[in-house]
Amino acid sequence: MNIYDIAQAAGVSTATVSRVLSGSDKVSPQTREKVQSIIDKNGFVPNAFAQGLGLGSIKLIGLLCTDVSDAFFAKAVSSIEQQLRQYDLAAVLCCTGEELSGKKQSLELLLSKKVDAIILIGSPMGAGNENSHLVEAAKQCPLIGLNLHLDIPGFYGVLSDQEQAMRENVAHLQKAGCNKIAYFYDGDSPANQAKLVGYRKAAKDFDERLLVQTKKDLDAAMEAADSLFDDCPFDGILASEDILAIGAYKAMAARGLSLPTIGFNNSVVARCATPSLTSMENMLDSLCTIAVTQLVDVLNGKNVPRKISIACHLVERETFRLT
Amino acid sequence: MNIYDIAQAAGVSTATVSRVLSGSDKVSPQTREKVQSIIDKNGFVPNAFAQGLGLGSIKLIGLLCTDVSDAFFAKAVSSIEQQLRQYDLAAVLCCTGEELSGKKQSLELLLSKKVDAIILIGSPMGAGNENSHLVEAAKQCPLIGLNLHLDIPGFYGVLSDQEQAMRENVAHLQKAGCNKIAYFYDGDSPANQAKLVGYRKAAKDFDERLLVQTKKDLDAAMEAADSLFDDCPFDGILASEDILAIGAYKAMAARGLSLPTIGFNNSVVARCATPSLTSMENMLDSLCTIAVTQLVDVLNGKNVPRKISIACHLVERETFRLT
DNA sequence: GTGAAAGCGCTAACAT
DNA sequence: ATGTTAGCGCTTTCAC
Repeated sequence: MNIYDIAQAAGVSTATVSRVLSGSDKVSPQTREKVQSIIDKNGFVPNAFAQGLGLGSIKLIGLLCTDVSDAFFAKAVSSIEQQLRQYDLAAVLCCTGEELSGKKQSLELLLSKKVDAIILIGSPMGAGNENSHLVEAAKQCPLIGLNLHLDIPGFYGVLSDQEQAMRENVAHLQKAGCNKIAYFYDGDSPANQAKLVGYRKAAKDFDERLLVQTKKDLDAAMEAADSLFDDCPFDGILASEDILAIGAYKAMAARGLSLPTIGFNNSVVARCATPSLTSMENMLDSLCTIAVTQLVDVLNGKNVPRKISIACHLVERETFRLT
Repeated sequence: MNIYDIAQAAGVSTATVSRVLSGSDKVSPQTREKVQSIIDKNGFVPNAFAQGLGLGSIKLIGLLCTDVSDAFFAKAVSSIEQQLRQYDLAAVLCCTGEELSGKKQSLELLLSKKVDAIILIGSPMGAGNENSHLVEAAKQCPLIGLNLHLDIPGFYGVLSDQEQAMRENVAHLQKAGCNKIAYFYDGDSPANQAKLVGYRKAAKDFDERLLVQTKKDLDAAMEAADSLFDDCPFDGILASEDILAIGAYKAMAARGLSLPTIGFNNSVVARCATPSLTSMENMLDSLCTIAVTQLVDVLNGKNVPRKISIACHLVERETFRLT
């Protein structure tokens, strides 16, 4: 069943069928109705490949993230996919892993499928110095960074202001009397670097041992907190990720301590933890909405800002109260 | 840059370039090398649309789930996507929501993109009686159900045996002396129905009030547990989902009670909870691996079983120990 | 082993 | 308002 069959059955040319399909107004109502009825009756759906071949677009957007099983990225993917649908765009998802080779391979895959644009979800997608593959990709289609910005032509970043957020976290804990605030983080992605800068700027004088890097894993965080405390006791807990904060808190709770603790991302686990975790809301939903809007605007050739930054805010729960 | 350019630069015909591209053995080593070098030098990637037009396939697999921001589905998507990559297949993801209209729309979208097959992730994708859209879809491409099976031609199901798993949960709690086991569940998807059947079969005589349906949400579970306990006190907790078990446990903990509790799915939150939650492992990874294997076999025209079922097993943590 | 050419299904410029 | 037709880029028979 193709456009020729429909044309023949309706006694018109393929051009007319194509016009009906695309909703062109240069078709008489009678003709339109007749053609449409035949299309409907046969359940005809135009072949996307053929359309793509001619138009150079198949209305597919690539989504790249290191790992969708991570709650933060999963929420982002979910939100973005929903937004895209409103513009009649579908999402091709690739989970790249942390390795550069995986990232390159996924990028190739998306490019070979001729996606109309690619959204890089999460700062880890831009980690490392070797970004030449992104420079090349950006020449072929627009790149949108979610919580990531790179200074590359064709790259558009939408981020939450994590440096500022972490400065606030430190200030909050300090106001509560903490002056030895442990900070647990899980990697050196651009976002984590920004958070670290925030900590450093706000904490001013502090023992470097208070900064500890660990795997993004509950047990790892518990162990890290435990050994840190032996080495260099602390009186407050911050983290780049909720799960690290929970781990550290748990380790201290096991020692009978209940330290002021603030997580980051305000993910589901923050509410599940006992006591529930105060956490910095990263405004993921807004980020996603704006990212898709940007994308659509770029695709439509509008002139859009290269970088958009939005503010986070604290969600108070049991592990720390402002007042 | 297309196949003609390459052919011209290499002084051969497009047919030869095509053969090199597809790794045909009917090309002399010298010619192959020459063509390949030009392909590499120019970073030429064949146009997927044109390939698709001719071959009728663009090596795209549709992934359908109600919501990737759900941890269970997110893990599944992540795992499947990774598996698919090994077969050089890409994943188009659509989150449908719970509504039938959303499911139909997403299905249409995938079909219009000419995906080679569709994986329905999670039992909710088959909820409800109206499955005519799936019957139609199955005529166009193979449908694989993950934790879902429907008796439709062209449908292949891969599931964990949740009825049996829930029977075991009940038996465990009974052995620990519980005889009024509350069961919290969050909907009537086929999977939840199977679990409920498992509970009923194993619990035999029990107060119907012990079965309570609630939203898949921590607070909702807490409230549900609280009011149930007032109405009909219980001495053990089971649930269709970890988060419900955690909510119920929390509510009881607030009353100073520490009831034997077993969750379901063995998700991240089970470990984050305090005390950590004993939970039934749903074998998601195996499910995904097998599903993709099935898919590839079907695509290759092999004769595969219509339904595969695998056993779950308990992961013991603090809220309940077997011995 | 290699080339010529038809064909995959659709769109859009051009003609009527 | 409608029809004709030339591509879009690749694969694949069929000759040689």
